[in-house]
Order: sequence, then structure tokens, then C-alpha cells
Amino acid sequence: MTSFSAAQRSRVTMLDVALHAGVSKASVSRFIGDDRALLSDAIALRIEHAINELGYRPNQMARGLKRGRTRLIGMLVADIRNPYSIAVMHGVETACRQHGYSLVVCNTDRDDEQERQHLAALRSYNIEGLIVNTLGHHLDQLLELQREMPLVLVDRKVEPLHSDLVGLDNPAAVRMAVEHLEQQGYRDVLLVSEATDGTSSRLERLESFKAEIARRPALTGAVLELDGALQNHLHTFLAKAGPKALFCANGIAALACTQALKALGCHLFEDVGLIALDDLDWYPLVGNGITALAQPTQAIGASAFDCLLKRLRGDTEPTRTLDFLPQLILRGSTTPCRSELAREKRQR
Amino acid sequence: MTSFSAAQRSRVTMLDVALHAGVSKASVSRFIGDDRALLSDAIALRIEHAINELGYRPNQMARGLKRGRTRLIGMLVADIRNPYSIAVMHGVETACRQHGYSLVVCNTDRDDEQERQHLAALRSYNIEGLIVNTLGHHLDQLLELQREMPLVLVDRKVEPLHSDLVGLDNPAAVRMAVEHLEQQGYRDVLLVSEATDGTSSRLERLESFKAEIARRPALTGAVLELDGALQNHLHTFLAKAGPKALFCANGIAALACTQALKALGCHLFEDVGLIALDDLDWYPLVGNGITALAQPTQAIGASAFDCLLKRLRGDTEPTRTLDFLPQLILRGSTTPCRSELAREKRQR
DNA sequence: CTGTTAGCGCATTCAA
DNA sequence: TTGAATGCGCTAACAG
Repeated sequence: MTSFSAAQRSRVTMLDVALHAGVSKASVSRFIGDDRALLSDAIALRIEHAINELGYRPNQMARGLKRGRTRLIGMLVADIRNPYSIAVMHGVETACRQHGYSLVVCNTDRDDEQERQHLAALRSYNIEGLIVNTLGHHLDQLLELQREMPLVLVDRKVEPLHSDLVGLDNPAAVRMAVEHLEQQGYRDVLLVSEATDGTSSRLERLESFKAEIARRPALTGAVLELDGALQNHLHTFLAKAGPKALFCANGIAALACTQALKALGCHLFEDVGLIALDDLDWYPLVGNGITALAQPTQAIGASAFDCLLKRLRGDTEPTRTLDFLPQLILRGSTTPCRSELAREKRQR
Repeated sequence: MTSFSAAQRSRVTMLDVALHAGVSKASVSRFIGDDRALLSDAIALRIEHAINELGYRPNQMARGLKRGRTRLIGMLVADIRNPYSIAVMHGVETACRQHGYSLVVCNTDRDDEQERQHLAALRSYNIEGLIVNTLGHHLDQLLELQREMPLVLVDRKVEPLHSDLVGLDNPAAVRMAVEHLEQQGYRDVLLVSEATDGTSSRLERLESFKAEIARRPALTGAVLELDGALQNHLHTFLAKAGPKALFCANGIAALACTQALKALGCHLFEDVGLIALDDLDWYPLVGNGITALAQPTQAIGASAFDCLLKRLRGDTEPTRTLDFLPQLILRGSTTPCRSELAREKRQR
């Protein structure tokens, strides 16, 4: 095992290729870049051979330094362990690779100080564009970055940042959920959400929910934020009469609710219906499965990158907001008919 | 909205700072770097002011070009949607940030061509070290990279690659699982694993399992690979007499098995016990919860980075293999006593 | 302690 | 078509 302290020195460079091929660096540069058309076939061939024999790889750092194009995209994620973030990131990454970009992922763990550090780091790497999926405190840094490069928000708005936004059509999603619950015969709906820490999508879902409930005389609705008392609150909710259901505003809420319901000894999902935003792979495993509104995360990620690319290519259109629609995935947790039957059977 | 085609040009550079502070670039460089001790307080202060006023950020690309140190670590992941990979990545990322490194994540989606592309890209960015959690086909590229930088394998060995390896102590883990099942009174154990595509950890678990069964006269064991016929195979297994249990070799297998058992109408987990490697957040939700062997993913990720850092600092010790022990997390899926009771109650 | 100088690897003028 | 020269932003000798 050798030391790597100065490993870079040993790498084959453009000069090596030029010497090996008996041409100038400029020609090699042209071969590497988009000016290959300017080269005679003979020279191009010699260069190609030299490159292959030496295993030459152009140094992106140097290219970036010269041209100002690093082919690097940064992504700031609030919580890398949230399946939604991962799914979107997967979409972004795929799009990046397809267009010759690489992705620098920065997870903030919902921590402002980490967000600050990462933003500083990203700037220092001359990334060409930034995808933001955090609360976006440190507005000053973000604004500074935005002056230097295109920026696109994912899922959550950051108010003073006037930039493209890609995410879910929250009002539509909430309408789909509430409407589905109503159709299935539920009359009392409890929206369970993570704490409203300023995340715009959470707020939108909450507001839309209130509006949706107000529009539907047949329904009663309430809102609950996740906290230590979740189980108690659910206990109270379960004690109510009539067909009732939970609407979990994201995967985290769905996990917490399912856990709490289980702890309460609730028979899933006969005592209470459940519909959740986001579709996680374990939803089918609980009770008769959890009905979900799946977000098109792949498309969201790809679109985010696409926005960046458009801006990088000089698009100066006004900022856009891309709202995607979720897909209703029907499972057992919202079929009270069958559930009621089952309950009666048990009670007999 | 302005165009960003040549945005980089506008960034404030070291020269700007030097002029603004009335000093030389070298002094600014010393201030930025680790040579701040060489500067007089007066000059240091002037530089500091200039930096703050101008909002100067050193350009890592340029620094990297000069020093051969990019402060960039690459990570090659086989499947970014596997919770294990995410968890390890989270550990790596945390360690990176703590030491001033940034992480370039490359997901191969288990695809060899993508692995090739990513390896090429990583090389071109002059990353300082590489963490590999893939099958490692494209040995030529990997070997080439290994000549230029330290490399550490995570979870899976890549045979001809003589490098540090961080992962689970698979024999110990399997022993813990089998022993636990035996103690709980199970007699017939079925190991369920993903297809053995060459992943070393899968093979090790499989081999260890066979050895473990051979050592224990009280136990009978068999092995099953995930495929379309899983449900049929489990059906056959369930038909056997006596207390039996599944041992899922990872989270993917656990998900597939739980799904199949559910589809078979099996009463979880009274008809059959279940223990799973990896601890996913939904394990508590199924039946009385799924007993798990949790991997210390955070530690694994941190150690991987640590190996890299040691090598980068000149450590030339022989390659090490760091094996971590899992932690047994007891849940309802391996408590046949209670289960048997419940089953009898139901049958009455 | 501080400034001057000379590149790191590459792209891009400008001549030839 | 090709090559020589210049500089991207920064660090690392070397002098002073």
C-alpha cells in the first residue's frame, strides 16, 4: 500500500497525451471539447490512440476553472432519511447522469448550522445549479448563491426566494384525499401532520384541508400535529361515534399514527380509516394495506433538474411553479363497508 | 431573472481581496489556509475585513488544482433506495462534513453501465477517496482509481481489490439469529435471501447459515432465494409440522416475505416466526413487531470515512477489515410461546 | 513576517 | 487546420 499524499501528481495530463501523440496541447483540447470538427482525421486518430493508451481523463477541476462550467449540481436536503427526499434525489441523480452532470448531496438533518456549512461548501465548489429542499433559513447565503447560479426549490417554498418551484399540487391532493374519504362513507376526518415549522407544503396541506372540510357539509374535520401526546389525542378521536378516518399528511405522520393506533389496541383499520400522502413500501403490510396518494417523485426530481438545465442554457422566462398530481392507490384502510362487516362479525 | 451562462466571471476572487486589503495574494492565501500563524495581527485583521465586506469564498476548484486536494469524497452506491445504503450514506456524510469534506454520491441502480459512467466521472473530479458499495464490476477502472486514491469497501468485498473493508460480522450475526431462534423454540429455519449475484455479504450469510445449522443437531435449515415463486415456496414451508421460522437476510427479503406471508393468509407471526437482518422503521407495525438484528449503520459509515482519512494522512498499514456486530432487537415475531397460546385460543 | 514568481491542467485567443 | 501564448484562481517555493 502506497501513500496518497501526492497521488494526484502521477495522473496523466493533457500534456502527456500531446507529447505521446506528437501534437500540441491545443489539439488535444479541441479533441476533448466540442471542436473536434476542426481537426484533421489523421491527428484526431493519433490523439485518440494516445488517450486510450495512456488512459487519459480530462481533469474537470481544471476545465471548470477555465470555462466556469464544473458540471456539478448541488442538492440541499432537509432529511435524507425521509423516503420522499430519497425518491426525489433518485430522480435528480438520474437526470444529472443523463446530461453529464454529477450531484453533490448535502443533508442538513433539519439543522440550521449544517445548512449554513453546506451552503458555504457548495458555493466553494462552483456548482452550476442548486436544488433546495430545506427550510431555507440563511436567506442571505441563498440569495447570494442565487445571484451566481440558477436555483430550484423542491416541495417547499422559501418565500423571499423568487425561483422555480417543483412539487405537489397540495390543494388537489388534499381534495382527492378528502373526497375519497367522503365517498367511502367517512364523516369525521382528522388530519395528522408534522409540526408546522414553516414548511410551506405542510401549511398548504393544512389550509387546503380546512377549506375542503368547510366546503363539505357532510364532513367534520380537525387537525392534529405530531407530538408526544399523539396517542392520547388519537384515543379521544377514536372514542367518537360514527365512521371516522385519519388523513396523514406525509409518510412520517403515517408511521407515527400507525404505531400509535397499534399501541392503542385499535383494530386496523376497522375502528378508523386511514389515507396517507406518500406511498411507502410497507403500506401494503399493515392491516389490509394503507391507501395512499403516491407522489410522482421521479418526475419531480427530473423536473427540478430540467428547470436548472433550462436556466443554465439561458432561459430567462419568469419563474415557474410545477405542480404534480398524486395518484390514488386504493388499499384496505379506506373501505369501511368491508370493515364494518368485519367488525360486526367480530362483535357477534 | 438574469442569464447564468457566464455567471462565474463575476465572483470575487483572491486578487480582489488582496487589492481591497492592500496586501499580496500570498497573504490572503495564508490567511485562508493553515498558515495564518505567519501573519501579523494587523494584516490578518485587514484581510478578514476585506473578506467579509466582499463576501469572498475561496474557490475549491482552484485550490484543488494547485494542491491536489479537492476535499471531495466519492461514494458509489448500488441501490440508493435500500434503507441500509441510505443509513450508511448518512453516516459517511456526517463524518465528511465534520472533517470539511463534501460527498459526491453516485447511485448505480445495480446497473453496470451506470457504474462505469460514474467511476469515470468521479475520477475526473479528482476526488480524494472513494467509498464503494457496489458489485464492483469494471475492475479495471476500480484498480486504476485505487492507484490514485484510497478506497474503502462497504458491506461487500470485491475480491481482487486489496483494500479496507467495513461491514457486518456476518458469521456472528447469523449465529446470533440462529441461536435466538433455537432458544425461542423454533426447530425448522428457512433463510430467505436476495439472489446471490456475487454480493459477498449475501454469500457469507448463506454460508454461515449452513454452517450454523450443521452445528446444531436440534435444528433443520434450508435456504431460499427471492424470486417470483416465493409465495409458493413459503406455502410449502408453512405446511411443515413443528415450530418454524424465517430468517430474512436483509430488509428487502423481510419486505418480500412479509408480503408473501400476508398474501398466503398466514397469521403473523403465529404460524411462523421471523427474524430479519437490518432494522427498518416499519418492523414494529407488522403483527406483534418483527424481531431484528440492527446494523450500526451510522458507525459503519463513519468508519468507512475514517479509513479513508487515515490513508489520506499517509497511513500505510496493511489493509484492515472492520466487522461490526449487530444488535438484537426483540419483538413479537420470535415469541412462539405467546403465539402458540394465541393460536390455540383462536382454534377453540 | 511579507511579496514575487511560477505553475497546477486546461480552453482560448491569435498567428501562422 | 494547427501551435504558441495567455490566464482561470489559487498555493508554494523563494527572496527580501
